[in-house]
Amino acid sequence: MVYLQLKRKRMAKKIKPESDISTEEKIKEAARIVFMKKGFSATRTRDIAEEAGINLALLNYYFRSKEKLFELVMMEKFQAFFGVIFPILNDANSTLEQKVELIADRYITLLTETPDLPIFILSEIRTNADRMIENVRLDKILGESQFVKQLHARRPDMHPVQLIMSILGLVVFPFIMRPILVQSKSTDDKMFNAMMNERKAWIPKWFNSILNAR
Amino acid sequence: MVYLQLKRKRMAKKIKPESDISTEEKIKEAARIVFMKKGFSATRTRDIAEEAGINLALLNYYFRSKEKLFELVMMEKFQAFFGVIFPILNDANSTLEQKVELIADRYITLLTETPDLPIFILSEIRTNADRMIENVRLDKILGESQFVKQLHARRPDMHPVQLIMSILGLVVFPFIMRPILVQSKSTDDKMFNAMMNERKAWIPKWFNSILNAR
DNA sequence: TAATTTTTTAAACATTTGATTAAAATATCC
DNA sequence: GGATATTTTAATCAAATGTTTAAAAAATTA
Repeated sequence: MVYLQLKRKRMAKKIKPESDISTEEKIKEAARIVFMKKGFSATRTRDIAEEAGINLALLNYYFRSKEKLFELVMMEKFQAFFGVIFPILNDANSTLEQKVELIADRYITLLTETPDLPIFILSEIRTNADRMIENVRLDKILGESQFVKQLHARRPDMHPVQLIMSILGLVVFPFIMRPILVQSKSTDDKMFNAMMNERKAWIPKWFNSILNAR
Repeated sequence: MVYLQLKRKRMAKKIKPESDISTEEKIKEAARIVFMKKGFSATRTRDIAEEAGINLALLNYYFRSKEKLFELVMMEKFQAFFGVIFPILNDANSTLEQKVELIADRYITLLTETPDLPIFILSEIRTNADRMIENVRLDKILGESQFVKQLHARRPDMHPVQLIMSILGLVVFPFIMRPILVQSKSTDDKMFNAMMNERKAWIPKWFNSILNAR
């Protein structure tokens, strides 16, 4: 009975979208915040309820279980993380250099807004690969991409994955290091963001050097 | 009473080191394995007991609590992770290029043996900064290091942290990506390790290009 | 070998935690 | 405005989980 209401509610949305922020959305937003910060296992449903300012039971009323709610958030974040890069990789009209510029720019912009995104996704994949979206056929997506073809044309002597790891390392790794840097007072938020902004310009240059290195 | 035995045991070791593998060491080793794989929160003391093949109560008998046992493991892993790099950074007799070669070589060797190390450390720092070793004065250690001085001498126009993030990104990030690559069949273990081995030679070259990029 | 100490075990405890229930409050519909 | 449906609440449940206990087993000592 209860869970039928989910469907009903969802259908109702099309007709009459909730005026202001709905309970459902409050919970989802709280889940985003808490799950991202603590990961699945360290998060208690009560944390989410408190963050959302709602009664604990409403979490199960709207989302059935902690697991289901997590899957929802993970799906979203996964989409955000990979959604940025896939379209760029497949663009047939841009050069290799342009793709790298775009990746650096878009990713750094995204991650400056949500710096916890990489650690969240990467550590959840490690902790519980089963709970993860199984069929990211990264091999297919990458293998058939324009980007890989262009990389291979430029450097047939190197495995494209080598170069992809390098560019992602340059772009993403700083955000993974960030907690250490900030905690150890090596940087503060403002300085870190400024550096990341600088990297938007540096990384394409660096990657170009890497492409030409012998 | 019970915990005094800890001391007694430890003292006894000096005189008569346990012949074969002691219960204490069995638990510690199991804790290393399980904590590394699942992180603190997702690990149950029962998991560790099972992995060690010992009675659950022995965990508390020897290590007082899950938390204490975790701290022990974390300290070790932290040491392993940072212990590799710090001596290299401070060597007054090696050039910048030599330091980079050493870092790439030593880190890739270490991480090939324990590929989960970076995700473990970095995600635990995120999840629970309090439970972490607070006083890694990374700012002091880095700031006063030979490496930073050499970086600054070579490229006074760039913040040394920019360059450190880059080299660590090139070295460490592949190991953080590894679960995704392996799960998505983009690589297998053997191929991944082969690529990491190649990187020992490539990264110094790449970093040199980065140092010269304008 | 008897006494004592140390280690191990099975059982239980106290809390935490994800989830459910039944009733109350609120909104919607005719 | 009254009936019905939906949402919210407080209380509770059952299972999981970190930890403790008390007794048994094993090792050590004298």
